[in-house]
Amino acid sequence: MSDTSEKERPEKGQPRRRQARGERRIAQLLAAAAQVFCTTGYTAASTNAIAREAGVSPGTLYQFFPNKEAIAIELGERLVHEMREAYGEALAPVAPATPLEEAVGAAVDRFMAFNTEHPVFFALMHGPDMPGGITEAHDQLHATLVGRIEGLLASLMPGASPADVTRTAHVCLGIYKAGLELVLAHEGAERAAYVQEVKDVLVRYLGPLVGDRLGRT
Amino acid sequence: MSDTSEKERPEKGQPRRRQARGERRIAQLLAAAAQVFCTTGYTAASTNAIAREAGVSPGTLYQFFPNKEAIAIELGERLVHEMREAYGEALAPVAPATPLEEAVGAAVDRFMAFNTEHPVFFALMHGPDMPGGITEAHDQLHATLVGRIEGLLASLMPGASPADVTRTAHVCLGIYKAGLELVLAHEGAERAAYVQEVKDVLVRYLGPLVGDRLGRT
DNA sequence: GACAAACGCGAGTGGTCGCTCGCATTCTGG
DNA sequence: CCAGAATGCGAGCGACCACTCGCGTTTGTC
Repeated sequence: MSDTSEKERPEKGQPRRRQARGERRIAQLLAAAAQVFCTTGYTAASTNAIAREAGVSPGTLYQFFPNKEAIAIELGERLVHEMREAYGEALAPVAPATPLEEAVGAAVDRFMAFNTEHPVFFALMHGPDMPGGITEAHDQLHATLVGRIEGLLASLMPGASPADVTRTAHVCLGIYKAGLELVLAHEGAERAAYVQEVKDVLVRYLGPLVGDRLGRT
Repeated sequence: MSDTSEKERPEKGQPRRRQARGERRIAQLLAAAAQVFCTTGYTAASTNAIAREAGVSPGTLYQFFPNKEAIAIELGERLVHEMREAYGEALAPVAPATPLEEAVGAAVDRFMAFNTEHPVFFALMHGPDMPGGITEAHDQLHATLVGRIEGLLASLMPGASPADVTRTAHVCLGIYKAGLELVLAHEGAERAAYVQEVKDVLVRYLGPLVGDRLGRT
């Protein structure tokens, strides 16, 4: 019943005990993969290129990842884990008296900060060339985000049908993703201006829907 | 000096006289390529798969196209040609007294009709996995569209700086592309509802910018 | 009908890529 | 210090893919 004491995974056939060196190599390889995925996309990225970027041999790469897809999966999982922390704070606490502009502005700022800090995320989610496993994970995350937005909108749009709320949530996310693409394509002041545009689009889109509740006076 | 009489292209080394059969095969191959590109994307699409879809041999395909990229290029050029006709009418004539809602609604309807009729277009423009030549053509078209929208906005936003107009045009196009993705992902009534949402987003976004000029009373 | 050119085929070629294998090196527990 | 495991290597294997080549068939022209 009780294991020895160290980290063990009785569920998997091979627990694959790692040394500290191994964990370092994994982080190194994931960073290299992020770099390569960002510049060339997933399909065009070769495992040999990732290994070269990390400064190791192809064989070493396959010591830690069973195949190319697993690299992207693991990278995605770590990003989602990081994101859940940032987004839990970004979307969950919708104070009842918060003006719409503030709520949208804060959420957009948090999302934009995360995405500009981890451009791989956009590359992985946006590519239409992902194999099954990644698309699956992406859809799951997408559904989670839409659910969160639905939760916020439901309290703002009391008279709307569930289908309307869902549709509105999808539109909001679509607007954000389109804005993100524009934001990532610019730098400095221009980038900040585009961030403001995204906020404006969302506020003006949602303003009439939420009625007088949280809209502008 | 004088050529025989038939159609000849002195500019190119090989005029490559075509028979009617050849033109038919080209159309057939482009249709097959559109189908395959739509389902698998450009990079994942194999030339052998395109030839199989068209019911011909790989050798026959290469009788009419020098390489895989040329297929996408030619397909893109024909689509752009078709689009220019539809879009010339969709964007050019901005009647001075047209309400904003009508102008946006008409433009969105035309664009959506074209894109739902030719889903390949979205697949080719949206993929981040295209080789140089296609990206180049895409950027050119993108710039053309932005220029058109800028022209429309310039007359609606007299007080705005050129940079503001350009940014607004990019945002409009981004909104449209995001909406297109949502529209293509749904069918029937849901699709129509999303089309309406796109119009609403654009009208509410542009409304405050154009002032009292063409906005709602 | 005869000649040439366009068309059509499909096995084959060179190259790339994901991934493996055998072996050397480094770490860890006893 | 010494088995044994984890780590590291890089040449190489099999598969796939864009593309070619030689040869047979159809079509247009005189």
